[in-house]
Amino acid sequence: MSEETAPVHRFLTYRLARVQSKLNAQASKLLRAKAGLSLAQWRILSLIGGNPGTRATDLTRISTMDKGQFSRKLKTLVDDRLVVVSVDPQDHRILRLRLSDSGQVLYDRTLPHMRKRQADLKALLGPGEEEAFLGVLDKIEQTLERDLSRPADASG
Amino acid sequence: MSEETAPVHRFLTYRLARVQSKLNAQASKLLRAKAGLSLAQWRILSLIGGNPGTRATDLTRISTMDKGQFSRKLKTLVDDRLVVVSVDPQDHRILRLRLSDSGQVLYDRTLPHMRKRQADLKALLGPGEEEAFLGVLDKIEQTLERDLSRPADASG
DNA sequence: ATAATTGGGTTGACCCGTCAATCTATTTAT
DNA sequence: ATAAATAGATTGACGGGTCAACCCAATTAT
Repeated sequence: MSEETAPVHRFLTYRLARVQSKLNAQASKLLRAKAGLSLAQWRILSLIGGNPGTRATDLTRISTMDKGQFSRKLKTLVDDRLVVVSVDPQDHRILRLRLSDSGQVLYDRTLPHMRKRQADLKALLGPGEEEAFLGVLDKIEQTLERDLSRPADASG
Repeated sequence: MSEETAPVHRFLTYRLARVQSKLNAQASKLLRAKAGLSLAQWRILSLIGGNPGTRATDLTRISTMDKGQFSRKLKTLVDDRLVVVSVDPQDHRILRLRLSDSGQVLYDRTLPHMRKRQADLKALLGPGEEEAFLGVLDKIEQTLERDLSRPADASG
């Protein structure tokens, strides 16, 4: 296995993907242990916890989470009695979302763990390193944002 | 939507996930347009292209790709006659993998596009920025590496 | 008033990623 | 020689993410 065997191997995107998947794994593990929730479930729970009474669409917008996935995972939370859904009396299309009592308890109990996890992550990085890192992410993201709305051509 | 609405929202991991998914989307789009391949298919094709005759296990090790996914996606490449599989005469468990002629053509034609994509990405970043970025990724990854083999407890 | 359009949500389909169970071929220990 | 352990690979199951089609309620245009 020489150095240049697989070109894909050293690619920046590839590295990103790996780190990301490990971060996911860590969060998933933590969430399952502490709250019995999946990552997506937690994300929705925390969105509702932080924005009680907000409608589904707005939450998906805030989180840039997919409508579909949101709908499906929300259902599991409702089935588990962690979230209460009510139809907006004015506009019957709109779902108003709130945590149930047990949902609130779970949220309050879990949030500190997740905050700590983030803090630990930040603590890893030296001063300025986080800024630089986020800056690069921003730069990439903005470029992609433009790029993705254009035809798939990166060739010369 | 105040500042502190959804705590999850500003988390570093979250930002990473978003960038990563956009990078994936871009690569997928490019690959579908240029080669009619999915991302995983391309990864395997390029692994084989760069390491002809190598057995499957080694390629999964190199790429840290999952055995399972590798096996499944490999099958699609074989079905499409892009990859040729032969059983090692010495050890009948081992699969020797090579590109077919058409696979080689596709590989040779697609690789430059993917390299250019990487180059474009790198070009985005200022001097040193890439190093710093990868450095942070490394730091995070190594920490996670240790963490993931330990019990799920981030609490104090 | 009615048709067309838009907005909110749901469902289906597909891809990626990980883990666990299984099957078979080989190797090792007895 | 045979049993147990191990290695290569396949398959199943689940979670996550994205896209597209669809359904229903509300709005807008005619």
